[in-house]
Amino acid sequence: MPEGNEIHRWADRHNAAFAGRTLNVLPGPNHRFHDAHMVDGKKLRRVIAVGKHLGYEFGDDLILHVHLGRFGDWTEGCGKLPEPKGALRAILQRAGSSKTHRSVKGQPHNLRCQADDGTQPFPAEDVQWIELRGPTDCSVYDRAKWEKLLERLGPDPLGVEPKGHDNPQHFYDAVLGRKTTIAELLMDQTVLSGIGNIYRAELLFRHRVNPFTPGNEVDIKILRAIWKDSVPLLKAGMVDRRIVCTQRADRPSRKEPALRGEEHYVYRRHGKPCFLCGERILHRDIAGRTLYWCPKDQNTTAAENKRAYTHGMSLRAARAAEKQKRAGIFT
DNA sequence: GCCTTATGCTCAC
DNA sequence: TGAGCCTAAGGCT
Repeated sequence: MPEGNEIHRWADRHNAAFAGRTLNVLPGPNHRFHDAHMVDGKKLRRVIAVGKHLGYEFGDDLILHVHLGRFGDWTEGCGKLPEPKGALRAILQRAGSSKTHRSVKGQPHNLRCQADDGTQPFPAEDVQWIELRGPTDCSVYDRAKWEKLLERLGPDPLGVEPKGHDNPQHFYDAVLGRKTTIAELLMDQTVLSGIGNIYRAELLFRHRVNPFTPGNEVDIKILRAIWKDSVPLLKAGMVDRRIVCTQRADRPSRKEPALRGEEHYVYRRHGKPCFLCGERILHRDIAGRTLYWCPKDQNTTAAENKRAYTHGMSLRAARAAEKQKRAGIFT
């Protein structure tokens, strides 16, 4: 369930573990990874990350595209391969490593690359296999298809590869030229890539932006500030496998690292008081995703706040109520 | 054990 | 705009 920060972290680790090595690429038992044979036994040149997309380059026209979607995740290890399960989709393994694998004493074979306390259980260079579960896509692209995908993606705050994705100008132009709300534009991967629902909500709060502002009414200075802020924010990425967006001085505990419940200013904090002004955080569904905001700090209007779900209401109840309300308008 | 939710995205209508 | 796809964790009964 990653945003761009984690995708780039996986790319770094998988490069360290596998770039320049010959890999065995195995489909899972559910046989849904139809392209495995195309890259099995080939040497991996490098791993590329752009936005939320990963490309494992085995050749000019052999790029294994992986998109984790909302549920996908990697597990990695240096010991025995995990037991096959129905959900398993793909395994990339150093060729011959099944004969030479070593188990890590005292650690489960499927230990994640980063333990809950933030420590690295073993260096990326020692990783011998990675296992992919539940991705939206895991298929081999040729060069043309890969390039077409990259062309479609907006600039990436962590982007260096390929050329152009580190230039924010397209982000500014795309926002300023549209009437769509800034909240929706930040989630649009053709406008800006790598940003998901957490960073969307948190960036808007950090810059005190009304999420319902049409793109063409947003100050260019705000856009520049959001871009500038997003780079270190995504680089800081995850602490203990949590995305942390609050500054220490703003947290009730003033503690570092952030305590549970203090990682975000607004994301999933609906009904709770804003850390800065004490006003209750609001939420509502925007284009199928839940948006969170502080009505006071982000200066939303009474009409906009009125459309928020009732405090404490479950998402299901809120969506049902909204649907019923909409239906009522037309009857 | 069941229900709900979640850091995405595509496609059909 | 809504349905559909995919997995796992946490809260509830």
